[in-house]
Amino acid sequence: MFKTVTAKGEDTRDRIYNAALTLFRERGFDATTMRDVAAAAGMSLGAAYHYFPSKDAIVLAYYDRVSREHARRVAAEAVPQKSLAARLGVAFRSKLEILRDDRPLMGALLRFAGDPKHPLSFFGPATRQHRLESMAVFSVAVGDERLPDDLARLAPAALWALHMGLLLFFLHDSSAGARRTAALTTGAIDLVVVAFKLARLPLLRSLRRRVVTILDDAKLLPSPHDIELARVS
Amino acid sequence: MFKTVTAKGEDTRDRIYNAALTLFRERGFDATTMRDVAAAAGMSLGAAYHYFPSKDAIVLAYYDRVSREHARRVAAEAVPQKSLAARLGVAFRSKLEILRDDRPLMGALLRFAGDPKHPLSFFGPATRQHRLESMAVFSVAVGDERLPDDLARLAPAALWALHMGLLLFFLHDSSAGARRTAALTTGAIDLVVVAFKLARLPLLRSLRRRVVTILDDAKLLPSPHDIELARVS
DNA sequence: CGCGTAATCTGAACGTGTTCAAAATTGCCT
DNA sequence: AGGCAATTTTGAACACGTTCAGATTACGCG
Repeated sequence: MFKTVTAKGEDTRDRIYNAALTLFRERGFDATTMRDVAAAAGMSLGAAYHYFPSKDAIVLAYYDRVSREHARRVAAEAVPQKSLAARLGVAFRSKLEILRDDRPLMGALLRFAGDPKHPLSFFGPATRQHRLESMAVFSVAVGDERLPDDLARLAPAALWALHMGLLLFFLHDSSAGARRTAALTTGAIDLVVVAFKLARLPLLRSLRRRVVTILDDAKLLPSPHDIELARVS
Repeated sequence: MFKTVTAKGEDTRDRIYNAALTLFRERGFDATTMRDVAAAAGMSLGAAYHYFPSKDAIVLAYYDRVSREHARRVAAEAVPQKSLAARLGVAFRSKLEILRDDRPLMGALLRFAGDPKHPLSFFGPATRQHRLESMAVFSVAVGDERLPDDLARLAPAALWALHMGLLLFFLHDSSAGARRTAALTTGAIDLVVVAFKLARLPLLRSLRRRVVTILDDAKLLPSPHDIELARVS
């Protein structure tokens, strides 16, 4: 993504990243200055900026790793599960586990959510690929459930949105061990399974189609092709 | 809220607020410095900080006015409407109209959404009263629809959440005249009306109860008492 | 009117994220 | 090995949000 070409450069980049993550976890994101990071990585301030264009870009690099780890765990642990509930359980819970000790860091990323132009906005065009990849992960978790076309179309985006909501809740969850997030997750999975069952009823076909049409017009639904592409890369 | 006691102080506070809002709209929030604001208000930098503890606090003051205006319009225009759809239409659309030209400003407020401790976080404890008041507005919009208890309990929080989602979409909507937001809003209202109808079915009573229990355990639902209190103030 | 207290206002200073011109280093080609 | 270009690294500088000690002004009271 950035101009680290040599092996040495790659190594330096890692040193900065690791120093930064350690400090972020120890003191928090805001209390850690780029000068601290550079010093901990044993280099000057300017050098750090050669590898990361901004302080936030380090958090983005972190989130990239989180996403890859999430995809890996879902592929390894969710796919073998027989029931939809179990697969969704892995999909949601593994993400929470990965992020368990880094909630404040995630919160820092949310800063740009309100600025469509910002390259780090969770919802902006610049992060479209990230979103598609995340949706593709949930599509994997849905697996080969027999679903009506429209519902299959809806599922990845809906589960992605639900997972964003759960993350937001997790960020603000002050209960011991994030007990409340765990409970909410379990409840949400149950409801999703029920909702999928209900939505399958032919009686609700026209409603399903309306939902899909509305979300499609809003460009909130990726095409199956987009999801397919995001699955490999 | 802050220590403006004299009439003169109140006046100065307004001058700062107006200068700030004008500049925010002209140049954007980030491109406007507090030095600009102070200069435009005809005073020193430090004086501005006497009235607003931070740059963001000015945006919060703006959002306070937005909320009051929203409550006013819903009381005046939604309450007389005969149908639920019409009342919800006023509730959603008036908010969007009020914010029409200030989307970037709203985006700036979203910055703190990820930090539970921040006094300006949309979801933190510090803004609980704001949330309750906003939910109370939606409760007014629901009006005296005959709803099962659990559904009535759910409605304000659910509509508030939906409205937050619509705002987020609005922020990122680049279509001409925010056409897509308007369409999504119409679609969402239709779906809410249908959902309310369906949810009323006795067949779905146990599902309703499960939803309420889950959200209650997560402390996501305000008590009717909370809503009642927030309605007056 | 004069005094004292509280409110208002000033301007310099601090720490921060970020930029940049230039220096040092590295790796490659002959 | 030598030189050259790209990469890496430096450190100073900038602009910004915020803080604060103190100056100035307004206000109520004897």
